[in-house]
Amino acid sequence: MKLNEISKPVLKRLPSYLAYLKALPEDGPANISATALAAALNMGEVQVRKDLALVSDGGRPKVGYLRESLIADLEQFLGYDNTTEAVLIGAGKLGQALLGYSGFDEYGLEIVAAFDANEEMDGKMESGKPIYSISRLPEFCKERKVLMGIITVPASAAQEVCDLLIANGIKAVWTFAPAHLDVPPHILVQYENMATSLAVLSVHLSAQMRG
Amino acid sequence: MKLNEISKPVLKRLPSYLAYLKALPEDGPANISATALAAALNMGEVQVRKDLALVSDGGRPKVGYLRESLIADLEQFLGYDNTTEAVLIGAGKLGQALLGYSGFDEYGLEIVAAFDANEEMDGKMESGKPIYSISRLPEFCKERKVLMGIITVPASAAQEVCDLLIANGIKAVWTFAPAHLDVPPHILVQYENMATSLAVLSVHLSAQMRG
DNA sequence: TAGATTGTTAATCGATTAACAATC
DNA sequence: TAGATTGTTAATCGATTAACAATC
Repeated sequence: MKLNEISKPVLKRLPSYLAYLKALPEDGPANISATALAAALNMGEVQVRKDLALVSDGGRPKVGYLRESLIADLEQFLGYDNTTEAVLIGAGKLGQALLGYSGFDEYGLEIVAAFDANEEMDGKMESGKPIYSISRLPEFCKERKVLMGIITVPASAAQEVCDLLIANGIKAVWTFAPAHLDVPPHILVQYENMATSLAVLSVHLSAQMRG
Repeated sequence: MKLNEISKPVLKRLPSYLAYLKALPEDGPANISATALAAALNMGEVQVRKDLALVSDGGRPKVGYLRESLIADLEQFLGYDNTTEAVLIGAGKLGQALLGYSGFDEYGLEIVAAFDANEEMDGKMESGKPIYSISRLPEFCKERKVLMGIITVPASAAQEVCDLLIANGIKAVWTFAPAHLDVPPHILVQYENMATSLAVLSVHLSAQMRG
């Protein structure tokens, strides 16, 4: 596998391969070919084969990949095999939904604490995770060397929160707020952009109404 | 503006222009140039200019666009000016968070009802929206001619729910379940894929640790 | 008029797809 | 061996960027 040479489009396809492989029955065939994977996911088979070649060298002509090894290779490549700790800012409905989502450990993500501007929430627990006042964030992040921040505050507060996170050592930001964030280089912002998805759906529907 | 000729990458950028324009102070300058927009959003100015030209013809040399008209053009293009009704399936934590999110009307989306497999939830209300048993979905969708379905059930149930939606007239599916969905042509599936975002962040962090 | 900004035409870049050689 | 499947090299396609002409 060749590190550093992976493009974003490829990277975004890898999780779907992984999800499909993991959903396969345990007692099914031990091997799976790129061809079969492509067919199942409605993708081009050359594309799948090329993607897999980037993360694994376990492919053998005529037999394909050993399912288990391919899963392991994908998980390792995606960093799902070691846990990343994250803090979440904004313990509103969406924030609480994310706190309560039990599936993140599968992706090597652990939300270790939530922070909120509302002082009254300080000390509360939600889904087993502590909620603190935002004023406690600097101390917490530095002490635990947290690298990822999840932003679930309203758009108007997002930039401010983002600045605070970066000032306290965060290197990667996952934001659910519909707002553009200005960050220094080497800090990655990933937008979970509902507006984007809705735009695609909305335009599709209008096109269908017309045509 | 030229309909039908718009590509997905362009489409996905439009909402961020709109969000930025709407966040601008009401009492600020009435005009804004593609150049200024590009600078604010850290984008190439030719790209922004080209994108805007696709949805509006209000650009004038030396002055740029009239902010209000550009907002209106973007909203119209994205279909945010007329409301799309949607049903939501899976009234768990995430489903309830979406039900309670008040920002969707800004995008022309209205979740009119939620459905859940748990019969005990039938008839309950959440954030002012009714929750029904899934068995009532066919009748509801056909009667109201609902075109969009939002899937917030576990991955294992997603395909089944998707099939049910399509059987009852849904043309666009927005899914939060980490599962690939098989659908007939002309049905659009938009994956709100947390795993995808996490993959990008996770690989960025590992790369940063190494380098 | 001069200069900023527009929209467009041409060049570059990157990703996908097709063709093919290698191999178990 | 024959055939399925792999990985790679070359061709195509589409999107971005650069250069430029138009215009207020």
